[in-house]
Amino acid sequence: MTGPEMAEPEMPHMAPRRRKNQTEETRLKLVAAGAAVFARQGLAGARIADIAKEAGVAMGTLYTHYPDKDALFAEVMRAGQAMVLSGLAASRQVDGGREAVDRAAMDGVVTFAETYGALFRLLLSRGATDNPLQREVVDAIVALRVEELEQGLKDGWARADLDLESAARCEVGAVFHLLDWWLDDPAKMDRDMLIDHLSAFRRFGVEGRAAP
Amino acid sequence: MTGPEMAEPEMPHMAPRRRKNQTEETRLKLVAAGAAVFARQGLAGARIADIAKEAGVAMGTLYTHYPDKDALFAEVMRAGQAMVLSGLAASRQVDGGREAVDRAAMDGVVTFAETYGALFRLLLSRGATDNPLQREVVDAIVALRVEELEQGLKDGWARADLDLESAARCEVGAVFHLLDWWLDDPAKMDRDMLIDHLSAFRRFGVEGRAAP
Amino acid sequence: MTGPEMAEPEMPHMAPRRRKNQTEETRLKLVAAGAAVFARQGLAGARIADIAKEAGVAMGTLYTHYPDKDALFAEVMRAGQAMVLSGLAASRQVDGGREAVDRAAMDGVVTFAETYGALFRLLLSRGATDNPLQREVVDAIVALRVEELEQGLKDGWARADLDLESAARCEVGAVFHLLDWWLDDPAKMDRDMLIDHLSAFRRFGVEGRAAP
Amino acid sequence: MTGPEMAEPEMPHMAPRRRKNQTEETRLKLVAAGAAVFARQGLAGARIADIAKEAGVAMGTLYTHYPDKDALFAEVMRAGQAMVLSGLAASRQVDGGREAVDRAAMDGVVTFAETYGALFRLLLSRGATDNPLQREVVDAIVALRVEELEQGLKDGWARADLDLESAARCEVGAVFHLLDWWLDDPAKMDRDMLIDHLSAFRRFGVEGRAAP
DNA sequence: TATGAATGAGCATTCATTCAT
DNA sequence: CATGAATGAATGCTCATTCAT
Repeated sequence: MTGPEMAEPEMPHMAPRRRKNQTEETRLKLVAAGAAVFARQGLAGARIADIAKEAGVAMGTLYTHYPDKDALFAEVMRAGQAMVLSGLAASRQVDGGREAVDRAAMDGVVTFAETYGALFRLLLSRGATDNPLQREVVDAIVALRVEELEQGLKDGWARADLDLESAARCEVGAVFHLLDWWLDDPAKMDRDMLIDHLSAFRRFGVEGRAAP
Repeated sequence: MTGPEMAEPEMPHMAPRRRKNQTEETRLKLVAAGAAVFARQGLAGARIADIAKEAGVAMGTLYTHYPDKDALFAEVMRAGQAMVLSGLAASRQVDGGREAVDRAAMDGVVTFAETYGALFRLLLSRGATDNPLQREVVDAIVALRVEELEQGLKDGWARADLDLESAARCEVGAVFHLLDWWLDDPAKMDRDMLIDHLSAFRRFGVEGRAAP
Repeated sequence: MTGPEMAEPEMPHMAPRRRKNQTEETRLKLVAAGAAVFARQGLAGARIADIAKEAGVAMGTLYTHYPDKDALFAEVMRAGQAMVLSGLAASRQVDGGREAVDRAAMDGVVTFAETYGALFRLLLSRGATDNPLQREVVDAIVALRVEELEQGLKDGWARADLDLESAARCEVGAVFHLLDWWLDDPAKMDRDMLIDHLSAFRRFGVEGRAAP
Repeated sequence: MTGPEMAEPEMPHMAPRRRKNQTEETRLKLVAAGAAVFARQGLAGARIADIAKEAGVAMGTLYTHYPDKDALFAEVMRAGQAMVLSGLAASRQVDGGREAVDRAAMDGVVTFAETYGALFRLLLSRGATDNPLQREVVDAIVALRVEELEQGLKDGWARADLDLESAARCEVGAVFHLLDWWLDDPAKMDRDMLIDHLSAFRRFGVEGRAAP
């Protein structure tokens, strides 16, 4: 009863590999692998064999968890959207003035892009081959920013002539495009400087302008 | 004007009148169809059969003009890039102050997007699944804008603290993203208002700011 | 009755009461499920997953009882053949004249078809995709009938010009086909009338015919 | 104008292999191969690779003519049904009394079975794995025979107590089953004798019986 | 024994490319 | 040049079987 075999379940850091946990682990591996491969090759270009190999499982395993390629893609998008949105939501809780909050948001976005580069591109790319799921993610982020700008109008820091949706879309496009470029070779610009540029461009685009 | 290449249409015996023009016409149809289908489905997702059907020719015809799918894609991108860049170059020749020139540029971009919606998205999308050819187009446009901003630094209308490449990329991203959204349903915003927003966002992002 | 195989259920220490019965129960469920699914989809078309679900057990369970799909199929056929043949043998024991015995045989066949519709079709179908095991069942039934017809020749009720095997095969085909059709919708004909038709057709096909 | 290359289209026995004819030829090869393989393995058991190899074409060719395996199966059944029914219809035109007509019908069925053994089994098998298309064929044949029996009632050669549909189904079942068995090894019975048995069994089953 | 996730060979289907007409 | 049926390698997906729990 007090043998070592009882100790294991008590160790929280040891991941007592129960049936359910293993299943969940496999799903996670598949989603991670899917994010990587879909980001690299797109939905049409991604090969199931590549995803399975990347996940370290057999091809058939994918189909124990998702009915088809599209379903895995949807799951990847869903999971990515949740991560991005919760990250943005968290940045709002930062202490400090508006500027600090804004910088925290940019910092969070950059961190996300650094951590999940491929997923970041997958989630936020628009244009060719776009997919309803990609629209949804961008729309959600835009909606979040529109809310902030509405507050900016009330608080007086946003330019009164702003069309909120247009402004939010421009911001999102600008931030994504710069990050997309930066991700090609992060050495080309210091991380802090990147955040500075993003914040500056964002601020100048929407904030009120003192009369000359 | 009287060179040998003019002789052919004159030949009465078989009436292959304008063999060359017919060929050119077929190529144009293929490029247009390719732009539409590549824009809709991406390079990997586009089907030769769809392109041929869209062009109104047989599948085999594509191969009498291009060696393979990638070659047609390259041709589509090359043609699109040429159109975009020449359009931007033309807008620089507009008479009037900097503001008029800027507005003309935006007008030209909007016109291009309206005319070649699918091609526009294909050319300017970046992110997931993008292709070296897509990067090249964006890079060329960015380079053009960097030149203008350099002039702006000399002329004093550009903010001195600007990182030119970053600023240009943010601009391009903002403009593309807003247009991409607008193209989904152009009825959602008046064309002139769209150009106003684009111009304003662009100006505020890079122009000098009076001290408060 | 008091042999060692009775001892097991008496063991109190772990209460594996009726281990053997549980096992047998699982096998029965598998055979019943197999009959249903094989009859519906054929050997090639039947899915192990479907059989397991129909039996209410996990897929792996099937493999603790049978080495593979073919073995379960064989078991289904073997069990079905035993049931059919013992039923026919029993009908011979019925009291009464030849007509009563024949009617009892038809009644038994109809009862079997009603009770095990799917299994009935599985056992007696021939033609496309049939399997040596299916031939075997039909052959066994035919052999039984040939014996009866031989007796009929001796007793004088069978037509002398009959080729026994041909006649038996015709009978089996006729009975199976009519029942197969009836099983689609038993409401289309009264059960007794069905037996009347079967018996009449059988009798007229083989019995002696008075000279006109 | 009068060169040998003009002669070819004139030769009706030479099958001037025009584009359309080749296409039709390929379809015929596919249907024939499909009949053989489906008959051997069933719908579920048939492998596209086997059908293609049997037809002498590449696997992809099948899909230029039929959307999928089921469609080819349907075409095979449709073509087979047409052949069987037209054969039966033709046998009705035979000169001579009812007996001659009946014998001609049986002869036609045996010929069909000999010629298209596999297709015959595919078309007429019922029971396990049956398919709506198989039902349809059998139903059509039964309907044809019911018509004849109705005539028999009017003309007085059919027993008045007959249930026409039941009788027709019994006949069809008997004939098919005997032929199915005979096809396993046609050497086991002389062809004429087979037709005799079939005709006799058929006649005794339905014809009026003189009072003893 | 029972379970059901994992496996991977096997199969149906797709689609870029070829080529006889 | 244009055509579109034919090709067959590549790919998505299935499913009988295994095995760790």
